[in-house]
Amino acid sequence: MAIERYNPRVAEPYWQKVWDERKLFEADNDDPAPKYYVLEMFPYPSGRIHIGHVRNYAMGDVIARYKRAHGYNVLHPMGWDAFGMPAENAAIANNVHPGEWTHRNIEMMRAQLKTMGLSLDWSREFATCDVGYYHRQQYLFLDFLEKGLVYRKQSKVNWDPVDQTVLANEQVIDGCGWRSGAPVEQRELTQWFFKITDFSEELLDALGELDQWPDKVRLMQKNWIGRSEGLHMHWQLVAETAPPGQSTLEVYTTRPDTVFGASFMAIAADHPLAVKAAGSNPDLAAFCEACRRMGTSVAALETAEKEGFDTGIKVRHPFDADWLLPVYVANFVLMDYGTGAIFGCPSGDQRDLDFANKYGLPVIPVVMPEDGDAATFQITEQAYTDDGIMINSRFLDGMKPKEAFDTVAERLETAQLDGNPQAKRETNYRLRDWGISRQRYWGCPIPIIHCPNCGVVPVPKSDLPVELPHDVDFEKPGNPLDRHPTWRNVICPQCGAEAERETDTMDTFVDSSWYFARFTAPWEDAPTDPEAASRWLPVDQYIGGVEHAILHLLYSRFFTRAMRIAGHVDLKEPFKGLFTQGMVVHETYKGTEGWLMPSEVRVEEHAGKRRAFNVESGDEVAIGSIEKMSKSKRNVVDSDEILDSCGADAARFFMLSDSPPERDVIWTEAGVDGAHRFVQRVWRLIGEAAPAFKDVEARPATSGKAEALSRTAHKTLKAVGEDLDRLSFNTAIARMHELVNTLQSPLQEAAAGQAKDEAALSALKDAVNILMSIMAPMTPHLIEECNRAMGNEQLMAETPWPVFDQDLVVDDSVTLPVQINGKKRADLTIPRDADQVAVERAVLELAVVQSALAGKPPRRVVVVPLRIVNVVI
RNA sequence: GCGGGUGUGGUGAAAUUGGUAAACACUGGGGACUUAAAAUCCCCCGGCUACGGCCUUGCCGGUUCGAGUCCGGUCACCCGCACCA
Repeated sequence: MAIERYNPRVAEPYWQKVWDERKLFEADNDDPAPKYYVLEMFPYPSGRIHIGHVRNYAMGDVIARYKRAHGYNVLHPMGWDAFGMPAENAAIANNVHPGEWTHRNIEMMRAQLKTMGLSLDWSREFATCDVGYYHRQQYLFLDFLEKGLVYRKQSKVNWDPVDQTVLANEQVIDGCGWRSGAPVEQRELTQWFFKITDFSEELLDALGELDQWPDKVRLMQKNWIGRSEGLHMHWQLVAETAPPGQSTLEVYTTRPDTVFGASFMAIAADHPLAVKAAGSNPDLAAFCEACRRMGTSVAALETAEKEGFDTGIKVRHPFDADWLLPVYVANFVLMDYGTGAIFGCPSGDQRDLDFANKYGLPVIPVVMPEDGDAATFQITEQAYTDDGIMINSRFLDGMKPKEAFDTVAERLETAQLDGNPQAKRETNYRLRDWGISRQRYWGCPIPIIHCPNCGVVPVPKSDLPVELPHDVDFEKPGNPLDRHPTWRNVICPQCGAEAERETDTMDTFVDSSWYFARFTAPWEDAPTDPEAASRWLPVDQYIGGVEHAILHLLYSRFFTRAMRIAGHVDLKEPFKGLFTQGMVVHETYKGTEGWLMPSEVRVEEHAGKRRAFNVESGDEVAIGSIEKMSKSKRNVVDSDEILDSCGADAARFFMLSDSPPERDVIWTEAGVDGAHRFVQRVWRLIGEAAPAFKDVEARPATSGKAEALSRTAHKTLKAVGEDLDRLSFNTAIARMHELVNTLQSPLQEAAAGQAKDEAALSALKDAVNILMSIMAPMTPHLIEECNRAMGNEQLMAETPWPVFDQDLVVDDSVTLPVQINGKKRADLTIPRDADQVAVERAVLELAVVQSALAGKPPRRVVVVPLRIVNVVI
């Protein structure tokens, strides 16, 4: 009997409404069931949901539905990372208020997300630009300030000339702004900072416990935090050569073992000693100025020659008062790492060697390979940086560098210079404090007042929120808050004097550093309900792009620790499991007029050759490389188009099939069509056979056919469970295809009324129910429809995950491949419980084995139980 | 430069601890049904073959009864960091 095609346009909205009305996906904070928090990184409301979002949210939804079917109390919320620059750019371009633009986009994207049928708890939705949210963020800022985790200082900052704002170090990629792509400039500004460096060691150490994070991400964070063990040394300045009042030069080094290879000192252009020396030396002053101007762009760094300027100042070697070394100002020494000064050991560092060769400084080899000859070992063009043995280093000679390191450290720690130890061991980190001030309007205002009498005054909590004014203009570049006529004028809460508000807003990465905690009780007056937060957190499975490996994921780890100190949560690590999914990529098409969108192109394939044509003009267009979807290459696929033609289930199914989730997936029309056909096929098979199951009751699988069906179904059930547990969606889908292939002809027979075997029919019904259960997380609408056709009362979304039957997943007999000298020659089917001796005997009786042996005994027979047999001749 | 990853059919890929390489799917080809098309269903699809087999997981070598998987070397591509002392 033919049935109507499955129509997602009717079925999908219908089931979404049913789920919605029953509030199935709203999490209850008081539910005693074990909790499971699954979260996808919340989207920036840029305007449209694209197919990359579909993949991201489909994965999270499968996990959420799968865990819900296992009886977990699942929290799966959604919100909007809604502050940020694009809203201001849109405001400038279209003369629309950033808030209005943002809210319009949210409306649109929420509607799109809802058509995907995601099992989200919409009752907890918020946007970070809601006053209700940033109010509590200001509250957190004040708490952090009180706990000494926020401070203000003047510093050199990364200035993005296009976005006209400051960027954190993490937001400078290859010397350019992460959003604008413009080369970053250096400026001196007074900025607010979060003291993330207080946690350097802890953030690094705790990475070891994040065993459900990708190694790659942990490694990236480790490198970013950049711990190094070294020695902080004081070198004595030769008094006659030094500026007045300066007696020592402090240096940080990770290679104190090479101290006898030192041939010069180098200091940053901003180093106090350089500044002093430049005061009486115009040429030096000019050199320092040139260093500062050089900038930090990649191009500048790569082409810039290592240059130095001899200050004329000399230092004494710590182990030889008669050994004097020159002090240079060098353009490659950074003021903000270590002490802004180094000692140069040319033989052990390529950069120092290049510098020494350029300025004719001595090169003394101090480490040589263990099989080297100290008398002849020389360094000329290539520094030696490997492990080895110390030479030319007096009391260190013959030691390994590690031992020499400790020896030098011990000697200098006990030696005195001007009454202080001459050196101390020090651990340094590359991580800098997080500068959060942004000179933008569309962000969370920093709740601070600048009073002429009292200085920096925090806004009292009772005066929060500091709301953004609505009446702003974007006519001129820069921060509209800065030139607002009234907003910034305020009375000092301490002395009542006329004062001014801080007009900087917070970096939007602050917004996303605690939203996951707010979701646990978004109605609370305080930033969190600490009890609820501690119950739900950590997020059990967090899903998002690897591009946040450092920025967002490091900030959130810091924030959670800071919130703990302020009493808002009781844990340190926010994300227990992290999964970084791959991107959705697509071919690019370029016609004579420029890039074309996939929807504007028709691709034809003949005899293995693919050609693309402009749909409108019919002209052939060039097929370009497969790339990340971007507006510039126009290779974006909008979710609406796909959802409209194939439905949410097919789109979700395709996004999860084929490619493993951590890898990039190529979006193809053919791929979605395939998924769509599969959806239709499942509907047709189940829908047409359903009436045949009407009065079929559960009964034992007495026939061979029944048992075979049950075995296949239960094996699949087990395998899919294991696949989903490790987020291997693509292999889970392969198992589903296999099961459908197996069930196809029995279902067709049942539909045709030809199935006479009652036991087999019962087993088939059971198999269909299993199939529906395992497919439900991926294609929930389709399965609800099938489930109804099967006459099941309970919604599939409320049906528990079936338990596989242990007896059905283990066969009584096994088929082993039989190898002769490692090449497969036969199969042997034997009882599962046959012992090794029996297996060996059966193998040796096989005709192929007999003829290969030709009467001689085998050299060896390797029997791997339940796997393989190898006969070695 | 430093650190990490990946390389398997025409394509996406599978092979969870060393144990039948290519499951599952896409594309393509052939057939059935149809007046025809769509849809659907069936078959074929790594290479060579004297039809016995032989070769095949970037390349070269090693360990092993047995290597896509482990080890050494090498090439290519991708990602992250990068004047960090």
